[in-house]
Amino acid sequence: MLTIKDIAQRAGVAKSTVSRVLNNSGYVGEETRKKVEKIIAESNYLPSATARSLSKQESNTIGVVIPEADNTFFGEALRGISEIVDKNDLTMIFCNTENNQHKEQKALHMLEEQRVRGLILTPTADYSSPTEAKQLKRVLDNLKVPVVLMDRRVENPQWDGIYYDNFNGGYKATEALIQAGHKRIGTITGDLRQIHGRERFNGFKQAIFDNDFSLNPRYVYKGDFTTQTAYEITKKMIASGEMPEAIFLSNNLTSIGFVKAIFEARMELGRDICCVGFDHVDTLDILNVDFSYVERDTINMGRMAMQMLLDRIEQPMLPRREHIIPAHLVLKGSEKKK
Amino acid sequence: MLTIKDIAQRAGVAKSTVSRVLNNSGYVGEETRKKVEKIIAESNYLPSATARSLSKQESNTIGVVIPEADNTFFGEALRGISEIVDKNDLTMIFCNTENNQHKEQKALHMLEEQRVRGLILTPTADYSSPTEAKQLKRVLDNLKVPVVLMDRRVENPQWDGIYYDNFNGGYKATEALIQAGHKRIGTITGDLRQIHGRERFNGFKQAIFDNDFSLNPRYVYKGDFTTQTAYEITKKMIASGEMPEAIFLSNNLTSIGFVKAIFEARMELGRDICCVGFDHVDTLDILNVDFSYVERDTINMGRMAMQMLLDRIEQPMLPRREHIIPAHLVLKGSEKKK
DNA sequence: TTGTATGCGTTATCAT
DNA sequence: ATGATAACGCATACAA
Repeated sequence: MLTIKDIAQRAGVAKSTVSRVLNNSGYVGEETRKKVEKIIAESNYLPSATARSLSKQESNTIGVVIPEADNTFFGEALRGISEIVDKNDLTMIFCNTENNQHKEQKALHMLEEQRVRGLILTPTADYSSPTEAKQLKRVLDNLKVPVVLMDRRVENPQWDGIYYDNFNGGYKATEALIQAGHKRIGTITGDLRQIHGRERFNGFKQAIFDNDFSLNPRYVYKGDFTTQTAYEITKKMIASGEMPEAIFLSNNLTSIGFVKAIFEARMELGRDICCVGFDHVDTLDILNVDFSYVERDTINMGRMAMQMLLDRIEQPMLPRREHIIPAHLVLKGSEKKK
Repeated sequence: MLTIKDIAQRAGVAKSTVSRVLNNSGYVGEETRKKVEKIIAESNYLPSATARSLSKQESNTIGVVIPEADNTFFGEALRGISEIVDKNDLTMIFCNTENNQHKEQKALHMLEEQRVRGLILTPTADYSSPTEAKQLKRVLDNLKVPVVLMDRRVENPQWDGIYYDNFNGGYKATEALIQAGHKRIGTITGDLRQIHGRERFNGFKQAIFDNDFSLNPRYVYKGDFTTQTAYEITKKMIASGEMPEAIFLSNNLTSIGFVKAIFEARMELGRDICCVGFDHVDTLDILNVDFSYVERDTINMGRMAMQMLLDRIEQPMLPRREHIIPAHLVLKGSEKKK
């Protein structure tokens, strides 16, 4: 592999001159510049980022730690992050934790070894309790680089963060059902141990209360964000003969399980039961099901997360910021009786 | 940030001793080892990967260049790669090219600057022509690190690669339709400028010929791997009143567009028309549509790609290898008349 | 068993 | 305007 020394020799100048050419720093005569540039181009020389980082005592690398690389939601976030990373000529080290705390710890250590400039993190789902949040804090504090939390908030975060407004998402979805004239309104919740599960459920409850409805516990079905559970819950719901008029579904997988059971029972959305979901389900487009949902622009969330990180890197003294992306309702018709 | 020097001072030993402790290399007395380890743990010291790489003249970093981070297919591949990367304590630099050749070039340069140990690459879709393949070759050759091509083969590749057996996928899918007793068999092709589009189509044709059928050009619909195009093609097909009995769909998006149009026309799979697709479409599970398809285990493809890269890194003289993952047919019923 | 010295490929400071 | 040299944090060959 070629080094700056080789280039210097071939050009008949000193290493420092080559360095000045490479970085457009300091004075360098027009003649020599041309000569050096020519040699560099001819020999396909590319300076070592490693040596550069060591010398400059700072890297152009940022870390991204995500729990589910194969989930479209995070895939889109990744795409958004990547856009901004490229635009700023940075390098991204990627880690997939598979929602495993141990893997997350390992990733964080590795990123510290790599001396990353900053870090975007969506913590493992298991940090919802205060004790676990403390554990995360210990690790992140030791690693003294800017951090932006993405999508999953922990209790009392000390870091910048970007989140969706889960509470208002649940609220607005429920409100839409109420405004459509329904009285007996239910929900299949997400995993309530997770903070966004709780927040969406709280939004649901608040909308119920604010409209002087009372919460009917019979219509609160405890789900866990998975298709399978939602499917089984819905089947039981149907079998029991005691269904709500309308229902709020806590995430895309829940929607899928729910709709599957509804269709199997030969029921129809907007006739036999109404609903609003959380997140778009493109699958339902195939069926031309007019499915109402809370929309999230995830690519943009990724972009914003990365931009926040850049801001923080450039201005370390900035006050802590949390960006809450407003919930946006897309009503297609499934929320009301035809 | 702490350095090895700080640790050495605190422990009252030389830097080299600390280094030996860190790397379990050379002799070091039991006493001193304990002492040094204690200091290291107490002070949360983590050695700089940058300095280490520079000194050892080799990095533990590999590059992954992918065209569509927000496509589940690549998300799963990423997950598989990541698994093996973690298991071997490597670091992964990730780049998303968005199928843009220019971005790909930039990514490759960056990875060379980073002195990555090896590289997994799914080239941009535009490299199907020989001239463009040459262009890629120039760049990759200059960058003298092991390369594994993933999923997309280029003409006359000089590198290791892992691909699905697109030809046999198309062949087997078509054969299944023939064996189900169909005569008038068609296909919505993928983008035929892309190699996997051509391969799947070639498999289709070969199956037709091998069974003494003749190819009816009327039933060959030129698609482009997108939902929208497949949807429009299918609508026209239906409107024309001249439909094949059975059809091979070249990828998951094509399947979605096709099914959407079929459903809109109130037609039923396995009654009004039969089909076999390429790749699973989970959406169809909702509808309990018994959809037959060519299955691909993408997570595993990622794992294997990374393993191939490791093998190549460890044994640079290994003969060039191409791993072709066999096509696996999953027949659920949509291929034959009920 | 431990310490000293050199080098890895850059940047940056200081002479010239 | 250019060159010599030290420094970055670590590994390693060699000396002790």
